[in-house]
Amino acid sequence: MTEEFMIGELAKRAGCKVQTTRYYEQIGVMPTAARANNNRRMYRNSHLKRLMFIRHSRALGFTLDEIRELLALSDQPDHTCAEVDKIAKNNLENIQKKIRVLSIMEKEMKRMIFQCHGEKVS
Amino acid sequence: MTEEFMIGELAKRAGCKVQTTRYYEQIGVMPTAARANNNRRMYRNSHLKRLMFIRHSRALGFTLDEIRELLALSDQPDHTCAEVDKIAKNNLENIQKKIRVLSIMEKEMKRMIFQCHGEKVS
DNA sequence: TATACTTGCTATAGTGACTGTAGGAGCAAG
DNA sequence: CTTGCTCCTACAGTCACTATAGCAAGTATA
Repeated sequence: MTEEFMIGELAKRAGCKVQTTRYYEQIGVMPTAARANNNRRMYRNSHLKRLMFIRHSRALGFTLDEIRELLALSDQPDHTCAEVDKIAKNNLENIQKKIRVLSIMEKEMKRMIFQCHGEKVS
Repeated sequence: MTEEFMIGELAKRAGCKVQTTRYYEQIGVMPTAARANNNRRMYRNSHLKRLMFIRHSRALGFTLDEIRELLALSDQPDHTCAEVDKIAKNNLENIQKKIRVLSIMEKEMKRMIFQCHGEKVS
């Protein structure tokens, strides 16, 4: 019972636009979808997972090229360990830097909220 | 001794392109810079701080409109507390969501690096 | 001092990642 | 059988840059 669904449902579940999904297929970060008899694209859960990963990554400021690389890590097990290690370490650093900056912003927002309850804005 | 410098130096210190800086002035997220006699834009440290904040925020996936809002929080102390509170709380949630997703990616990268030393890729 | 190099200026075109619209087909409900 | 919804392709528009052209001003070298 591998559930199948159309592009509208896929986009809705991933929280993005139908056109965005088609665009991702066009540029190759999403696979070319299998078509039903009526020429409509059909998807399963694996596609949804991939699309959600792409959307999350985009929201975090990764470019589609960076995402392509991240996806390649899990897509092609025919990478050498050295390659995977290098890419993953690179990405790990990138990710940790983002977390550090966000943590600073988090603190700043908390300060603003706290200060505002104390009746000063500044 | 408020140090002044030109756009090239500003962009270099902020780690972005000269054109990007001019673009930010054009759309109003950076102030219209004071000009020297030779018509060249002059900047000081406050500009650098602002530009770096914009660049960091962009790298974390905030849109320029979101950044405009974040900057407004510190720019205009003539906000009501309720406004500041609402915007800050909204942003805090947004930021914390980003941190959560990045933490998951961080774990995944660490897993890959670890696994790779154990000689399997998958 | 003349020449070349670098950096600045404006204006405009091109790119990456979408987003919207036009024009048409398929299907389900009334 | 028509109204409404979702799908299709193709293409134009938007946001956030990024590159290029063409020119002026400042700096370094012959």
